[in-house]
Amino acid sequence: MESGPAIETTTPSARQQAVLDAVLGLMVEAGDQLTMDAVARRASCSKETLYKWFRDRDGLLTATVQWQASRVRAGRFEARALDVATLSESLRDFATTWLEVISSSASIALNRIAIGDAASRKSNLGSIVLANGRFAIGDRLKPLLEAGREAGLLAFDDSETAFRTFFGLVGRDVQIRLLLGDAIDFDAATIRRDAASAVEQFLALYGQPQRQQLPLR
Amino acid sequence: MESGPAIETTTPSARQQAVLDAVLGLMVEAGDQLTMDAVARRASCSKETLYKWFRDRDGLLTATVQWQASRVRAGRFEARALDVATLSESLRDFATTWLEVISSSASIALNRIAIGDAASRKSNLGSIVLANGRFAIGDRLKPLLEAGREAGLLAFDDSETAFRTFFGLVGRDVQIRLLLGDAIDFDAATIRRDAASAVEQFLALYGQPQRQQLPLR
DNA sequence: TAAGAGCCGAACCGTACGGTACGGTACGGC
DNA sequence: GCCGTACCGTACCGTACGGTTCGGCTCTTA
Repeated sequence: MESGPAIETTTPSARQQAVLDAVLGLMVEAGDQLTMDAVARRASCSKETLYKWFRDRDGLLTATVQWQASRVRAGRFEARALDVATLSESLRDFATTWLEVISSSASIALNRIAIGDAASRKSNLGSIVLANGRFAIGDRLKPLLEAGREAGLLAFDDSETAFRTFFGLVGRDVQIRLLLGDAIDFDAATIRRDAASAVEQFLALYGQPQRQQLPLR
Repeated sequence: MESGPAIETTTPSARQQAVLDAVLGLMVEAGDQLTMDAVARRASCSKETLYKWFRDRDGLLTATVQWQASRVRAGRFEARALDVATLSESLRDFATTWLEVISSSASIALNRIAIGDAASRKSNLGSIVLANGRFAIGDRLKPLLEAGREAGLLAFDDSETAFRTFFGLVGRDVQIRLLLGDAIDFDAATIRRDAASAVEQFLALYGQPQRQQLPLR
């Protein structure tokens, strides 16, 4: 279960995407009763079609996870002239996006399903979610961190460790609380504020003092 | 869903405790097939007894969660003379204990059940787990943080915020990865090392410089 | 317009599981 | 010795759900 590239598969047809969206909608609204009957009813298709297209329930869930993952891909980092302002700006973007993702009802529902699935070792939704979530963002963020180190803005030995610290500072207790059903009000303003302070803390830990630059804040 | 004191209930009889331990064992070994039949078989009791004692499946799960929580209570903080050494020592203890808990197979199984349960709004295992996990440790740690501030060792406005940072630095991506089935090898040495570096980072962020004390590290 | 593919809707099957009922046994009080 | 209580083991019931089958509709292609 190493990082690895996000799993790539044949993109589903438009009709199939509609079905997968129905699954997502159902997950969000009623995470339990996610039955094949309910999916068929909601997507206005027959169960036969579901089984033909996705083999079985597991295949449907897997396809749904990958479908959702495929649309979360956002804001890959572009290497460019890096100063401390653009670096922390980029970090803030990452943190904001990440918090928005993990607090979205789709992500919560998906992670719940995958975690429930990880209990029974039948399928591997868990690893798919991990690959497209935690590890995908790690793969996207680490180049930025290393560019920051290259530019003398950051100091760390291991980018993986640095990333995990960043992950912790940003996520804190949010994900576990949401997964367990705690109703945090997590509006856009809060997210932006939390992201900014996480980045500030991260830079306090890993930032390299800029000598010729002017004083503290 | 506020912090609140850990829920207290009548302690189960010895025989009932044996049943609850059977549930825990079953959760750990085969988190899925946690059926009433399996519990009865494993505990060598009849289903009728299970239903008499615990009302229904939810009651059994709830009792199990509380039973497990009741034995995790450990190392409450004792107010005493506080210098930077004893403070960071205590923080390391907290962090170590916490990492041990969340990486234990019992905790993983329990959280998986509670998360799966939080999806269907039928029961409130999620809030019970939260109250006895994340919030219980918060309630135990905050007095220590405030004592540290009192002693001039720490600087923060809101102990809740400070705690959440601590929580993130310690936990990082560990819990979500374990819940999703990632097989991290998380032995005692790793835990101790991770706990120590988390505390070091926390003190770097919230520690108050000690004037009369001698130099950097 | 005939043949066929693709799909919908509904009926159906087998099984697993939550919950109940009941017969049988051990034990403590009278 | 007899009764009540508590419990075990097992059979049983109802239902929910994954998966299959089938009749019929629509649309394409020739």
